[in-house]
Amino acid sequence: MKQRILVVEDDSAIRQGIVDSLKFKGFEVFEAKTGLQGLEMAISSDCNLVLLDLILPGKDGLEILREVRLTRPALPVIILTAKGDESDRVQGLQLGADDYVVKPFSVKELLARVEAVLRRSAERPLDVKDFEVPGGKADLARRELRFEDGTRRELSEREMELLRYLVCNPGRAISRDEILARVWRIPAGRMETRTIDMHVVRLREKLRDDPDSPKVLLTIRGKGYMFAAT
Amino acid sequence: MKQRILVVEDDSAIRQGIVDSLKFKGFEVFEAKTGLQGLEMAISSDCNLVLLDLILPGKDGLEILREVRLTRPALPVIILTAKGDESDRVQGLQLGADDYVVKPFSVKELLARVEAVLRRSAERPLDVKDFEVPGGKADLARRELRFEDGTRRELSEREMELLRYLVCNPGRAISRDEILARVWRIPAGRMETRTIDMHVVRLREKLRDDPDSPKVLLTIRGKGYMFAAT
DNA sequence: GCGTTCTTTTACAGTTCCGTTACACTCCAC
DNA sequence: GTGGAGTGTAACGGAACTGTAAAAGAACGC
Repeated sequence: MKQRILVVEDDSAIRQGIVDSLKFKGFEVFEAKTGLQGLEMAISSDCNLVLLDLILPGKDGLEILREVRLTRPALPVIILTAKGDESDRVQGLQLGADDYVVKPFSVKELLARVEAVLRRSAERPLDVKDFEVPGGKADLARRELRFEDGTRRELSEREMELLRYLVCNPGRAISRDEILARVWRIPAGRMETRTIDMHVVRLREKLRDDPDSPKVLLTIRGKGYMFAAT
Repeated sequence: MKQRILVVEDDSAIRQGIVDSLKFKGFEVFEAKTGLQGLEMAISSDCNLVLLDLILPGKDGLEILREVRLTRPALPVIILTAKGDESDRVQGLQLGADDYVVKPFSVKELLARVEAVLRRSAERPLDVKDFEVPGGKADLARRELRFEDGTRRELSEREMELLRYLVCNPGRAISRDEILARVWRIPAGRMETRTIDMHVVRLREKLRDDPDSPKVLLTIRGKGYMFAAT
């Protein structure tokens, strides 16, 4: 099966060069010219790797990276930087970039790094950080909640993703539209059904959150759901 | 879904240039020639972003910005300034402008800033500050009042907006017409019903304000309502 | 295939919001 | 005190929103 790579780069000459060489190597390639576009494609297309220019019009590449990590924490990312930007590079790696390539780079070097990162990521299916929930913590790898009293509850994939997204945005009401876009990854979707609500019901139950007056996953009427900060 | 942008600029040549390039980029565009008109449109139209010239006939751009913030605290605003006006720029940012562009500017630069600001505001739909009320404070995100004794009372969206508007104008009697225009956002509305009064009743109750001799939300007979200055 | 588990849809009940109406009451000028 | 304008508030009802059971559909492993 073809690996899918997303290239986010505003300079069309450079982008074209990268795209061509990747296609020549047998990858399926998506292109984005802006940070905004790149972010959306990284979330909605199921690419396996992102090549991300840090200097982009509109939105900074590091910001893109940060946001992509919210929805796809394990998506491999290689950042492209100009020679000088050492601090950006460091920041990028801290944000979970898997590697970086300094411009100008040779096609050969780029391809080598791409393949190296893909190989590595294949062996490491998930290195996502676990996170805390009130009274316990969430274990991403096992997909379960572990409470301090030792009890455990399994979560389904979707439940885990929804919970993680809410927990990563504490204190902010998340609209159903945003949840659809970022967790379900269906971009413009109209909300007709109660799918999200059902997942919240189940999450509350597993989190032992009283549905009649929830303390963890709050309902903000007319706005959406919110993970209660602290 | 199209983003809606309001352009407030008196110079028709400049305004037309901006409007055209925004439309070309697929935005829906509203225009205002004067500050007053701009203020009304910013409040009553549901635009997502305002481009605001600071030098306007009639009413100063900074004044407009201040008033817009009362009703729509999170509405993204980019201010347009002439080269020299550094102090205006600083003041604008202090008033909560999201970015500024110095005239003369290139279309490309303007568009880049517009997209950056829209993007930022989409992910951070609310960074509005909570505010104090006697005996406690108002938590915007949770939409509740938290009193110093630890008790909480939930507010509806409208109640919160009304309270915020009154609190932001302490010591000034606000007429029902102004409340309708700025909180209900219905421009011309005649007052036929007791809707506003009912909301005040409910607010007083939640604020624990004695309706027989209110200390927090005062009735100014013949004028309107007033939040008692500290 | 077949059962199991997860996810989505449907349907409906319950809740909340909020504008309206009706009426009592207050204030004030006369 | 009288009358009228202004205000307080109980009560109602429609609309919008949310919670949840149950059924239907998908995905997966065996």
